[in-house]
Amino acid sequence: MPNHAPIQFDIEARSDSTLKFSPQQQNKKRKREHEQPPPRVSSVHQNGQPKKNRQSNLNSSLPNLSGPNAKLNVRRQTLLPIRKQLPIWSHQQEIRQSLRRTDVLVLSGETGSGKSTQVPQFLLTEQWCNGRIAVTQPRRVAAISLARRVAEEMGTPLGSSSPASRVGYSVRFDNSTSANTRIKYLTEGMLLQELLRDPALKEYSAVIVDEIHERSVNVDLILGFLRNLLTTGRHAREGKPLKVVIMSATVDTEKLVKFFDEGYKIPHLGSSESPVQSKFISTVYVEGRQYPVSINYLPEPTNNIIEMSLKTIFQTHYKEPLPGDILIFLPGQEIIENLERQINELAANMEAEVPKMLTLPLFAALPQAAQQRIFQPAPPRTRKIILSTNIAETSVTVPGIRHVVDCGTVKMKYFHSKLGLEALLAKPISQSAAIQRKGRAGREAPGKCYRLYPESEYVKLDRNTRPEILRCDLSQAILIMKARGVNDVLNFPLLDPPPQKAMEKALLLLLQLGALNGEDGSINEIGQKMAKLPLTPTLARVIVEAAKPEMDCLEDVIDVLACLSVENIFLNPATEEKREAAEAARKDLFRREGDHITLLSAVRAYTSERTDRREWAEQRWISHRAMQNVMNVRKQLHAQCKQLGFLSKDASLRADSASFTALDERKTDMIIQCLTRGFLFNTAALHPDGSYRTLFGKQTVAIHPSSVLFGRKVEAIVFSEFVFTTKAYARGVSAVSLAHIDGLL
DNA sequence: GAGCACTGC
Repeated sequence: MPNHAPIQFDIEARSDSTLKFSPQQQNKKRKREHEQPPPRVSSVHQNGQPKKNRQSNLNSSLPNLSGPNAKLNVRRQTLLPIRKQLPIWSHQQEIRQSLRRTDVLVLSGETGSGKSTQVPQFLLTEQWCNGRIAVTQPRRVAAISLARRVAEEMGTPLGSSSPASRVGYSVRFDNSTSANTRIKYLTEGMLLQELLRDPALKEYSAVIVDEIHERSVNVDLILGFLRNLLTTGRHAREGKPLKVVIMSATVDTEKLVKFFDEGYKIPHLGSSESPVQSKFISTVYVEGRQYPVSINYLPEPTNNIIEMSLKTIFQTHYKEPLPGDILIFLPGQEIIENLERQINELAANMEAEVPKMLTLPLFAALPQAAQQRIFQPAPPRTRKIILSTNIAETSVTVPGIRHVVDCGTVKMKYFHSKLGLEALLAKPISQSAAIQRKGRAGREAPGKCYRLYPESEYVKLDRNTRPEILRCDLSQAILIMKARGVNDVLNFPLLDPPPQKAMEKALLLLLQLGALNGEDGSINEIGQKMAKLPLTPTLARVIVEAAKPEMDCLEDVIDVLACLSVENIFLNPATEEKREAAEAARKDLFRREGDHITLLSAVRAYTSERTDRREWAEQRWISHRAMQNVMNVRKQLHAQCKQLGFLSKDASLRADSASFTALDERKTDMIIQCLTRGFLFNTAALHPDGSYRTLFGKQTVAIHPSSVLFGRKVEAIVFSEFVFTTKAYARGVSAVSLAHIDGLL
């Protein structure tokens, strides 16, 4: 293994000063970062041996395996000693006994503790556990891979592959469970869907809510529903016990205990006891398995993140031995591509004896194949430099990382409920995000983290990232509650209740969409149907409108909405030259009616392409992955519209080869009419001065330069997105007549 | 004449 002595590196005479980070003392660090015990480095736990009866208990829960299943059994036996070494294993009795005593357990388990795979298996053999165990995950990949792992550990086939399977998963577009499934990994959204069918979750004996610190809107709603089910809604369970486990890496235990405790104490009598000692909720802490990571701060704040990143990367590369890749967290695609270019220029001039650098960008919009490159080991004498957005913070685990560079910012969507306008802004990260980023360096060996900001800035950061429910449009959350029997949404239990104004704004939108009864705000039949669709209320309302017999355009509307509910299908070429080429290739798809009809013609052209769809997409700078998503959503919406009675039972997805028919004016008119019904608040009229102003609110909006209507003057517009960047822009724009908008009022 | 972090049903 080569060991490189530190070499003074002069970055193109930008500055001859070597970067100086101030190292920090370990004990001080722990206090600042509210990490309780020191990270455990040892991987063997001496006292974690299971007791005899526990072991036999586990065995008796498994089917008698022989013949073709012998292989599964062998695998199970191989995995068992590995499981026993997990930090969580020595807490097995504590966890089991907690749930015999109380219905709720708050379990904080650090990264690598094994909680996501082991806890469900511990509960399976408890006496109260006759039904299934649900384990929720924020992401699809996590749900699927955890199910696969646990099936192996239990020596059972996975999901729907065999009726003997006892472990399965359920995510959108992919349900793999059998009648005998006992442990079911599912996304948070899927559990909410199940609540629609079965509000008391009667098939489950336990619900384990994992990764709760990510605080998606969905997980916040699930916590509220579970609290109600354990307390005021208990009778609906018909005597069946329900156990709830809340799990997370960095969890605010006290806040969660208080949240559930309040549910049990309604009417609240004012408790004098500390909420952490609730008689209704138990808590368990499990240490993780993480190597120590040292933290280095800049002595002064910087206003040049790119230059600081370059210096840190090259200094680390010259100083630190291989192996040990570098992961840099940056806010967005643009800065990633910029920094990538500069690293490559500098790396080309490195001395021959210095190891090579391999720069790899990583962000969600990157094609799948390019994303996969980060998992390949670096060639000999080469260090991987991964430039990533916060996708690497939670969603993707990059192997081989020993050095993390954290620029300290992230782009986040903010919703201004007063204007109904959203903005994507680069903001400082929270302390918990900084800790999470740092932890990425300590997965395989002790690591180092370089924060490109001073410690004085770190201590000023918010402790936790603001939960999504405080930052987003609440109309979908409220529709989810109402459709599951919660009429008094202002009193629904939420960990962080949004301001009442934001709730009222969302209720108003739902009323305007016609989803609620005007007198008492209860959900009506239209609202119930909207809630069944995997779309925002606005988009769902467009479907309902298109389902009216006189409209006769539902299938076309489905194609448009499928595009609006996935990422942008049109890619942005990086250079002017390529942009012109892309525009020329797409010209036959553009429609003067606007962006929505343009999307429809793109879907039609794509589905009628019979030879090579990928090539068709690439030639036009259209994202093939996005189009595949469009096809999935389209299929799902089609099936759901049949279930809702919007399409006849025998309607089939339009025959792909015959689908490219001319769009006549009457048809496009109908489609835009349906869109306008859903997006009534997103309409603007042309003023004599040439600007557009919204009909409700009189907000000035400009047509976004990416729109096919950019630079055109039409009487009025309807738009599906309203964003604030350099100014207020309407994106996804169609031309509409004022007379038509008046007709809807 | 702009520029899009990340999930999920």
